[in-house]
Amino acid sequence: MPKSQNRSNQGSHSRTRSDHATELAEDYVEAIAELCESLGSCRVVDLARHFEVSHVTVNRTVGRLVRDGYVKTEPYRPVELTAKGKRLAQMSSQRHAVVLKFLIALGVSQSVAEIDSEGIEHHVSKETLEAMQKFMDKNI
Amino acid sequence: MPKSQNRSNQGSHSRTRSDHATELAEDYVEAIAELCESLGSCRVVDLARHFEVSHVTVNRTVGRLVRDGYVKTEPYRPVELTAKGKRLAQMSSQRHAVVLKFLIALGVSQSVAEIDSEGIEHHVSKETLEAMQKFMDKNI
DNA sequence: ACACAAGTTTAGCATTGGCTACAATTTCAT
DNA sequence: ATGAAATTGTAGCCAATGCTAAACTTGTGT
Repeated sequence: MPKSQNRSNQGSHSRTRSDHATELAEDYVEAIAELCESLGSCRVVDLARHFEVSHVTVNRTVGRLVRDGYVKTEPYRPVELTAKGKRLAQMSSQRHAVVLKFLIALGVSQSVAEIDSEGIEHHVSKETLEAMQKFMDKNI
Repeated sequence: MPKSQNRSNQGSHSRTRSDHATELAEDYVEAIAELCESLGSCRVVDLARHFEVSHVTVNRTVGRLVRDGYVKTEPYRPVELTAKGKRLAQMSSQRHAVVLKFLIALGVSQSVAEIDSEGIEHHVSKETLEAMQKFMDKNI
C-alpha cells in the first residue's frame, strides 16, 4: 500500500512539502505583483531584499516558479508574472487583505495584524474567509 | 554583510525553514501527548498513522525532537515527552483549542474549523489569541 | 523454544530551501 | 568606449522532510 506519493488522498492532517511549496509560490507571486506595481519592474534583488534571503535563493525559487508556469523571465532580465501567476497573485492578495482587515476589526493592532495575517492567509479555507467577511459586514 | 544565518534579526517576512521546524515540533508534541493519553503509549507507527507519512519519516523527525530536547526514547521503545516537550504540547494544544473554538464561534462549520485551526494555530501571536478569546467572552 | 508478525532502525535517494564564493552580464559614469 | 558597480547566474555545500528497501528487535502464539 504505497501511501500516496502525490496529492491525491489528502487527509486533514499532512501539511506536506507541497503545501509549503504552494505557500511560497503564493508569497512570491504576491510580492512580484506588488513590486512590479511599486517599482515598475521586479528584479531578483528586489525579491531578495523583500524576503531577506540571498539573491541565489530567490533565483532558484524563481526557477521553480517558471517551471510551474507562474512566472516568465529571460536571462539577466526582470521577472514577470504569467496569466496564471497574475491570477494566483490576485487571489492571494485578496485573501490576505480580508484576513488583515478582519484581524484589525477583531481589535488586533495594525503591526501585529500585518505579521499574523501573512502567516494565516495560507491556511484559511473559502468558508472561513467568508465567515470573516460576514463578521466585518455585520460590524460596520 | 552576511544576512544573518541564525534567527537573530527576524523581520516580519521570512518564514524560514526553522519556522517550519518549529511548527512540525509543535504538531508532533501535541500528537504525542494526545496519543499517550488515548492509547497509553505512543509508538512510531501511531505517529505515522496520525500524520499519514511513513514510519521512517517519523523516526527521523523524532530523532530531531530528541536532539532538541522535546522527546526521549530508547531503541525499539515508545516515545515519551520530556518536561520541555510537555510544556510545548500543552501550550500548543491550548492555543489550538482557542483557535478552534473561535472559528466555530465565528460560524465556521466544525469540520472546516478543525482543518483550518490546525493550519492557523502556528501563526497566531499572543495578541491575536487574546483578541479571539475576548471575542468569545463577549459573544457568550 | 522457535517461528512469524509487528515494530523499529539503517541505508540510500530526491526535492526544497538556505548559504558562500565565484563567474558572467548588464548598466552607468566618465 | 572602457572600467567599475550592480545584477544575475553557476557550482557546490548543508539541513529538513519526504520516500522505498532491507535489516534488525521485540513480542506472541503454538
